[in-house]
Amino acid sequence: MQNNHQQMARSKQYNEQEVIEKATALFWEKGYEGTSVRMLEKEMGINQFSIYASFGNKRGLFLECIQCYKKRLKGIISTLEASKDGLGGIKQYFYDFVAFSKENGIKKGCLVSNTVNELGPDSDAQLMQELMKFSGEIHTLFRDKLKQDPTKDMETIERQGHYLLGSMLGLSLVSKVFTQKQIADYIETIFSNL
Amino acid sequence: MQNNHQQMARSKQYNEQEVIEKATALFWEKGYEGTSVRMLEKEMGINQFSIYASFGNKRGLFLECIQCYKKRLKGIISTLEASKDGLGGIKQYFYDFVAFSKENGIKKGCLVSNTVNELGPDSDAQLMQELMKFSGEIHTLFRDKLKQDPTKDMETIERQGHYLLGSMLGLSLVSKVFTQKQIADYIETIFSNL
DNA sequence: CCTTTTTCTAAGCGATTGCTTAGAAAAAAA
DNA sequence: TTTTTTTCTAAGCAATCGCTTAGAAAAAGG
Repeated sequence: MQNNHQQMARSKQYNEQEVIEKATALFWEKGYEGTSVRMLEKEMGINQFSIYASFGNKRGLFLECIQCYKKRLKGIISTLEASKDGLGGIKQYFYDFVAFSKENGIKKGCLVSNTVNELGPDSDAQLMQELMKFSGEIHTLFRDKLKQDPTKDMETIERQGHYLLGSMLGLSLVSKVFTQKQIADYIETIFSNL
Repeated sequence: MQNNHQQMARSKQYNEQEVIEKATALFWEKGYEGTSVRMLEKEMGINQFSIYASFGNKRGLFLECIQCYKKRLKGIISTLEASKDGLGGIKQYFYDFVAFSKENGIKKGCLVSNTVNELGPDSDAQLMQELMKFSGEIHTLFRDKLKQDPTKDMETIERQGHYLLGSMLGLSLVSKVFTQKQIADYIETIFSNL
């Protein structure tokens, strides 16, 4: 969706990255099906024509929003990547995510797991593949951090990796419906075991 | 939606409980918004008129389906209620739920947590209250089982209760997207040190 | 300036949404 | 059987869905 044409006449009155960020916030809060193109118009501040000209269709826009979501998550992911604290780093990531997923008092959970849960694993293949790629990256990251503990054997890392990824999926829902104290209980106990 | 009238003319050609069960299966698989009244017609085998005559509207039918879902879950809940094995009983409940949530190879998760995740906690108040009542009952059940262990103090029961309820929410998603081995890793680690 | 090329506004497309209704069909009561 | 009352079929309601399009507006190149 770039402007590689020889000649450019009228220029766009909006910045694509900016409108993607606004769309991301809306999808994140309302879900994929729960967000209509009319709602996107208003939130992004541009006409339907411009949406379709820039992103092809609703699905195309959403795929861009997934990328945007990844970028916004990059901050706390980088913190985890840089951590040398093993499980302590992952625990901090859990707490960081809770703060990240809350905006103006609205608890939005994780856009990726929200979408997997909404559309189900047997829907749109390309879209689901993109979402699975993302959770795969988180999984790998968790396993790398577990490996920082030399006392853990390969089998333990495998098992605890699945446990942590599953707990992270749970955190998406938990962060939406639990109180702060309940969330803390949930996270603290997750890591009290390992 | 009962027949309390003085005089009854033509009798219904369908059994309400039977069509509710068929509707439950559809809502469970497709989600609330993802299930249209046209789809319900075909699955339930009755006309739209009959749906609205018996249940008022789509939401009314869905509320009945929540009750139906509870009844179907009653089997494994009773097993847990009867258990004197404390945490062992809860762990068995987790495994029972995974089997319960899978039908004809379709992994459907938990209808209640699916709906909470889909509609969000700030939507339809009455509906959400019904769903929260359900998870409250599960929460109470978990705490009762934790109390079977006399070595656990009140604070521990509170904390582990939130942990187990959160882990159960996670299991709903995990059961949809993980392999059997990954699910086992997830469940086993949850209970490895409590 | 004028021409070209693109973006914009606004209307409208067919399909689907939840829901309603008129009238035929059927079964219980008289 | 006839009347009464309800359930059924099937059509249709306004609203919304994702998406398209005709034509006006605007900006760059000549």
